[in-house]
Amino acid sequence: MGRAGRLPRPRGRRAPREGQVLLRVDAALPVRAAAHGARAQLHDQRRDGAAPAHARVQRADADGLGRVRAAGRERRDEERQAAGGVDVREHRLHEEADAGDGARDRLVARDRRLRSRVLQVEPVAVPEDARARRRVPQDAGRELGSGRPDRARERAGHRRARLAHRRRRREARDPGLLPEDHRLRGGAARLARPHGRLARAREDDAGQLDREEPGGALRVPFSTKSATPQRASGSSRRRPQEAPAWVVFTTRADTIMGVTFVAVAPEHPLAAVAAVRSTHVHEFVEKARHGSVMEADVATMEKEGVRTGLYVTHPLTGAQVEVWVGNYVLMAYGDGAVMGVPAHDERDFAFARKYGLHIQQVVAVDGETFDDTRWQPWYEDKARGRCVHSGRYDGLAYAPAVDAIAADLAAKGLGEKQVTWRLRDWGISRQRYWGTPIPMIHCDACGSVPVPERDLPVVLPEDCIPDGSGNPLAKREDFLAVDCPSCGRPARRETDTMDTFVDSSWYYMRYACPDATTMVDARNDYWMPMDQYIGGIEHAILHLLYARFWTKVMRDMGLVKFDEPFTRLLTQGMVLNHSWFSRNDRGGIDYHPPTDVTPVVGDDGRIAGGKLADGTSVEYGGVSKMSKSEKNGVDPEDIIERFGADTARHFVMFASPPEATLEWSDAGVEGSYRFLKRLWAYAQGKLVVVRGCERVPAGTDAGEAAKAARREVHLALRQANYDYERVQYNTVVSAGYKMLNALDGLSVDAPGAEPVIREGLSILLRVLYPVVPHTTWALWRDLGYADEMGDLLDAPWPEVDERALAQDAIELVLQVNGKLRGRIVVPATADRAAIEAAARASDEVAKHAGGAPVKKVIVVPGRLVNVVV
RNA sequence: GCCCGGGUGGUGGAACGGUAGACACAGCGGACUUAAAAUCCGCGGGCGGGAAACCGCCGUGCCGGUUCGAGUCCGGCCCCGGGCACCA
Repeated sequence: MGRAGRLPRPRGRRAPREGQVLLRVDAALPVRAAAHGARAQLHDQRRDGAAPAHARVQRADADGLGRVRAAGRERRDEERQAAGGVDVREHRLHEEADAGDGARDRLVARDRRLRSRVLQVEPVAVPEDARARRRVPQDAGRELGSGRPDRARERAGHRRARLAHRRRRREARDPGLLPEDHRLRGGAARLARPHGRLARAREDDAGQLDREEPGGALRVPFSTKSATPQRASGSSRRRPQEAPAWVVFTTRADTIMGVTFVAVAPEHPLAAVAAVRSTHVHEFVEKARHGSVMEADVATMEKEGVRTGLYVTHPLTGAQVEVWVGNYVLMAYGDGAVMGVPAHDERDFAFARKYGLHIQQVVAVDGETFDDTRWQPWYEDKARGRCVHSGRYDGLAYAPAVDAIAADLAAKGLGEKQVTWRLRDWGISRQRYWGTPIPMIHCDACGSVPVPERDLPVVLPEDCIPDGSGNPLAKREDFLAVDCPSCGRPARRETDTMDTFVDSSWYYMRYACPDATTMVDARNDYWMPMDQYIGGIEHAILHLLYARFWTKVMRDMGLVKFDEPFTRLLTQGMVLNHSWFSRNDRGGIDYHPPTDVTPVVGDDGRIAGGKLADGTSVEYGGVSKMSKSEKNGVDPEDIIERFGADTARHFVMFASPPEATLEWSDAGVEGSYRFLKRLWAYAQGKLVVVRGCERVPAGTDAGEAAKAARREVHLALRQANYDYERVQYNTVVSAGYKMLNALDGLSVDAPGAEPVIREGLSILLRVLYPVVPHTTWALWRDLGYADEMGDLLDAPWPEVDERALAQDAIELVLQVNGKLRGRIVVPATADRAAIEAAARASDEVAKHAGGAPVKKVIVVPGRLVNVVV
């Protein structure tokens, strides 16, 4: 953007002007994938020690944001006080933490606090009506699927999920052993998703949870009778004197009377106890331990289990219940133990059938017949089910049954209904070469030694060329060789680097203080939190998650004073493109790049098929995500090369709203290019007019034509303002079209036209500046506006002139019984009574009322009048 | 299974409960040109009537409701897309 494709750097502590907001714009990379942008920027930062671009874009609800932040602070303070001043380590995140549920509403989830031993979380401070007023103008670089098509992106996401999963499994198996590997220790984020269950009452934070999930679930203690487990590891955490309660987790407490077994995870302490006593159990646990942990495998794995020979006591019936180890029970979820209710849980059912365990029906649905040889979906129906064979709970529906059972358990001192949270952690993956260096030095004598703080940061060499044969850093003696900070003897640096998510978790903070001598300084507290976050789905999940955690760590380290890095979220849509294919001899499908195909339009105006250059017909596959396999990716570089960055930006912003998917269209790109040419030609044609025009206010001595054109311009400006605020850039662009159309239709020779053109063009350029910065910036300068109002970057945002909108006579829509029947023109000054009279007197009313008496007349000022007969 | 998002002309999409289809793209007709490209002007939801201006009816996935008035609000469905998931 702007000169030489680069924006000025942020200027110290300068405050945004009233009604302005700061936001980030990729300078040299107008429409590249955000991931690329981030990386490139980081690169920049390293290379020249300065931050790349910030840009101001005008128009934002600064007051609104202020309110939001203040509200967030207040809430936090209140909670702190409510916690009784206890110094809990609070890392607050909100539900967004979970990568699972859709992306859109992550930042507006509320009243949900997630927690773990590490994290205390809260809803991010977003106002109730955030969705309605969620938008702030800013750069909307949409993700284009070129360099990293969606499939690849998807795979990357899955890979990370797998890594995290794998780590979770490993950690669960062996919590004491965290080898020196490539992840953060101690600070490893464990984030949570809320899930109803009856929580373990932890002494230090009991009572902090302030909300229960409706119909929430239970943790039900089953006490051990026949076994007195001891920790195989020798930990003294559990005292064997009293029979310990082993807790199971359920959201179906209403089926508690149907428990016929208890299943624990292979990593569960009870399993460990049983493994000591039985080689059979030992073998099973070992096998489960070495089985695949790939999610896809786990999900389709055969449900297997083994008897432990241990029994626990049912908390309500006192019955002895057999304990099994099941490979389908996850140690990381709940307490690693579930109550087996085979009649009403599909997995338990399959398990019970396989091992011949008793299946006891305790829920019935009218008109359905239970059959313990065949699973039926209604067995799990919470909505219709009523308790049966459940003693005093018979006849109760789901919610009352859960409440009654929870109450009975509570009365026995066995627990109560609570909300707990599922944790999700961040396992970062190893990178070779281009990632955040791990500041460790390996010394033969001293082992692994941290790089002393005075020597930080470790800077990577920038001229490595990966040749595919491993980590290029490992071949760089200049990087590797270092003296051991501890003993001074020759040692070697760590060559693995961390995931680039580590960088992207805080690089934007550095932009606020690029020359700081510390990690960040006070300027960062001034600029942050970022007013608006825009990202694709992957960023909305992973980057957002990590960045938020990272921020809280920085806050606790005293590096920043804010809790949340981002105030608002916009998840931008994907880019789709047409796909074309043909069938080959072997019955397979070959895809063809859209650039090779000429579409054939059928009689109905729809695409019927396509032809290759050699005349071969190909089939149309519709629009789909850009992907490598379908060969329908588009490289923004090609577009930029052919048409320029402004055209690419214009198309991407105009073709659809930012959060919707975008259908790629070469014709649309060309249309964007045509518009820019038209804008350029029009403005260049007005150089003399604009520069030579008398400096009188627009509208002075304006004739009808000039007045009308000016009105159009100001109407469009009003629309653009509204649309910028709600981040609907496609209609902002549309407002630009309207302005140009209005101005273009106004003859220079019309009375009073010149000041209107001069003003109109200046408004148009400022409105379109964020969309097509290069073009507008150059025209602004050429037309001489810069001499008067300064550089386009610094020019004040145009204001709507209400006088320009005023009309002498206005046209109202005339309805009879809510149906459009005509129009009437009344003076702008006409009052309700006058309008009503005019309507009653109109021919249309006479015609359509058919002589019926008028019951009522509704007048909507400036819009319509509706006559009800 | 759970969670999000979405169904409006040939197409992308507009429309603070108030003229449905703004603004574009593609298309068609015309001007300019030897011709083409570029550019400019015009037309465009469906059905029926009319030579035409125009008139009538229908129309925002489906069914119902609220309202003077519903694409918009409410209730119940259908379909599509995406994400997550041995989540107990």
